[in-house]
Amino acid sequence: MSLRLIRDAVIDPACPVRDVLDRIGDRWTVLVLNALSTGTRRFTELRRAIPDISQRMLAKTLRTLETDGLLTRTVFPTIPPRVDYTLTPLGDSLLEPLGHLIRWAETSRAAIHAARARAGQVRAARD
Amino acid sequence: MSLRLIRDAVIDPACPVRDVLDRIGDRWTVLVLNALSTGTRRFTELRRAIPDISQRMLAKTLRTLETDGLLTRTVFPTIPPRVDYTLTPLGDSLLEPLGHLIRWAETSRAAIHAARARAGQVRAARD
DNA sequence: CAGGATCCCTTAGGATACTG
DNA sequence: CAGTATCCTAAGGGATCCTG
Repeated sequence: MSLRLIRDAVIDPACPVRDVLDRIGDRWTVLVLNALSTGTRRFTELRRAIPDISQRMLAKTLRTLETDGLLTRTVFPTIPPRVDYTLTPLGDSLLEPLGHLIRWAETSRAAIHAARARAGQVRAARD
Repeated sequence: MSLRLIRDAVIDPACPVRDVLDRIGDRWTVLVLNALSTGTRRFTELRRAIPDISQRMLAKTLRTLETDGLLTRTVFPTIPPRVDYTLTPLGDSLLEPLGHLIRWAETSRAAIHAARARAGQVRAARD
């Protein structure tokens, strides 16, 4: 038993944690944070780094991250325009706990897939 | 800069991490895991522990967690029926990295809300 | 008690086209 | 280049009713 690490945090009626976790729970935020983990990137660089993101979702995700203060957006008034995205210290500080979670996912992947396969077997045998 | 903790993991085309993170990224999984962090619980106990979850979503979330091998479901063939849910060692092992993330959310909450308020100010001033 | 089945609405998100 | 606007579909998820 893991010492109820998260107990009181989540049950709270106002749920101070959920509005934060809801953000990183979407499909792209983690990937964008990751792509920015090595430093400043431009819009198109991010699109190349995350091949299957649509330009719409990339733009939306970046706006949200900017609004939440996790990255800064720097516009250069040149032609053609150029926009740089950089993690703030706050955004950067998220990479560490996120790394814990991702490493768990990597090491647990095999076990999870095995469990899914077992569940599939059971279902197949029953039907 | 946080040492590119998550880099290679996420960019992978087959994205071994996303199918795992997609699960915990939903609205209820984290809350259910938390409610089970202190030990075995029954269906109704979980509903009480997470007041605003619908029975449908609780059932669905529990099924998914069972399929993924994060918890076990034990049915007692009594009348009325009774079903116990317990985290597996795998499920329990998720509580630790999750705790890191939740503590980050708690400590960062003020900064994020301040950033959102600032963004709101900017928008209000512009319009 | 512990759900399954059904209905319905809202949101996430892709595709495409257009612009400063 | 870096987006915004529009349209559209699929999935998430609530409410309600039914049952072994």
